[in-house]
Amino acid sequence: MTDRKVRVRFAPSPTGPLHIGGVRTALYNYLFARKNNGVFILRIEDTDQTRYVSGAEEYIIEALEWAGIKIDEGVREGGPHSPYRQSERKDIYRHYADLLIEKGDAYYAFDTQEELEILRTEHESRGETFNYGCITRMGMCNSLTMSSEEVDARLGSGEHYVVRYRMAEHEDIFFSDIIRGDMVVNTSTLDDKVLFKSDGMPTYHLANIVDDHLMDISHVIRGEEWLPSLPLHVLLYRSFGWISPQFAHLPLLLKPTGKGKLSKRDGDKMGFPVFPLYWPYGETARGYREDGYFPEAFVNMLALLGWNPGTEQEIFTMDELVEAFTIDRVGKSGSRFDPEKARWFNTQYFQMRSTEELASLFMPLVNAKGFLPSDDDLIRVVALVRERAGFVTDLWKESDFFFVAPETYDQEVLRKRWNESSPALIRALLDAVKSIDPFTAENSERIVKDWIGVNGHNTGTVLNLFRLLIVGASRGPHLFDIIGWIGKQETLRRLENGLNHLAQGKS
RNA sequence: GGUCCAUUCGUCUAGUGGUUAGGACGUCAGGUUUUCAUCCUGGUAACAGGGGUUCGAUUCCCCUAUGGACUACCA
Repeated sequence: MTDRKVRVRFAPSPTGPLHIGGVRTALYNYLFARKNNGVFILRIEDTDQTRYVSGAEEYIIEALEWAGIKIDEGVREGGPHSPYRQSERKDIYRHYADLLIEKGDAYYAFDTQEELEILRTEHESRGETFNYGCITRMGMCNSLTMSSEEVDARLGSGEHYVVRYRMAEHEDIFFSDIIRGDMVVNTSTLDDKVLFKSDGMPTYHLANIVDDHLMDISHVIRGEEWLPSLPLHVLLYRSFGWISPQFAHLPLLLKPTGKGKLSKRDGDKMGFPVFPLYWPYGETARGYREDGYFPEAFVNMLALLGWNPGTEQEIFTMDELVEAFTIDRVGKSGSRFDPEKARWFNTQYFQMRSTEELASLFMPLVNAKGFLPSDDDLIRVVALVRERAGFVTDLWKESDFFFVAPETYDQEVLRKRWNESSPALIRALLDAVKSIDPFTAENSERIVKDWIGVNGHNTGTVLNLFRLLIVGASRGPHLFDIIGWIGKQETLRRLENGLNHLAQGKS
């Protein structure tokens, strides 16, 4: 590694919502930049006009912002290399394509897409693959096979053309990747990739190399799907006479079960989000943010998927990730995404939050249910149930009985605890409860337990039935904390309702 | 099909030419909680297979298998 200033970029294509693999790529770039006092750039690669999806760019920016990934230079932030949207840099690429043509490393090709399609299907029917490259290029319609007059005439007439890279013929290309080490590929297996399209836009390969060079990118950290085109990119740097950045190809994220890489549809099929945020357009998809994940947990989970610090630490703040992150500790093989572990990460962060904060996050959900507790009252509820939840969105199902009296009663508990003598027991309990004053959790516990002792009742029977009538099931925090919160009146009301309901049901 | 990449418990992974192959998630069992959950303790479970190299390979090399990516005027 040289002492070159670290500058990295995340360069998504705005063709839809970013999925978590993309967020992880952005995260690793960001961590690497921060760790090395470098710069993190967001560049929008919108050279494919046909796949452009409006809203996608905004989504990408919002997703990174939510995750806490801060952009130093980009479409909104600006920077010394503006613009950062490739469609606005269109004029730049033309010049570099021309440069390559002058050098003889690229050429014009006039073959139409239809002609190429026919060739490809022909070859396929013979079980072969058509390769526009050193073996076939002299049989095609391009500036290598026609006179310069004819080329000029075609160009002058406005005929559509593309610019192709003229791949070296039989040469071993040596290159290396920070994660995978040294590799070698022979150019005879490579083809003459299109660099410049007939619509006047560059392809990824050209635009990417030109921009990375112009923007002085020091390290290219991207998904493994780009590994096969790395030799081309290395060659392109060589043709231009530029110093190439260092490369790191990240392993892919795989489906939780079955085969293949994680795809945008897996979330819906398997019941977990594959997107950071909700995507409202077209085929809607849910996001981690809307599912109630804390961004810190989301980032922590993603960071550990394919990277590890070499220690047993698993919970990291962003600052700690920055401190610990090195590319050489990124793994080589693909990681299966595990929704269970993602939930576990969120639970860790949930449990670290203060009760006050959890209550304030929970308040809107309670209000939406039609209840308007005071801040203090809700804090008391959250304090009692927080340890059994991992998400703010779990809190309601753990605490609904504070707000809503039961309408049904758990059959299993009934079967076990309810018998002929139960109605009389509950009536007696009602009287005991009526006498409680003040009606605090501590005082009611003391009085009820005294009453049980004095009357020789079975503690388990009384308390379980009591809970059943208050909660409706065998769940929830300490019973006396619950009745202390709902108050004497509500407690008596639930006991009476339950008694009426069950006494009738039994008779 | 071709090219390239990968392969340690079910999953994420640590690790080493000689280790009881470690941790986490999940799971199972016990304890705590007169409920449920939490929590605590413990258990289960892995070096893909075959050849080498070596006194010794999970570790180094080769082959096979399996998985993955790429193979567009998409990125």
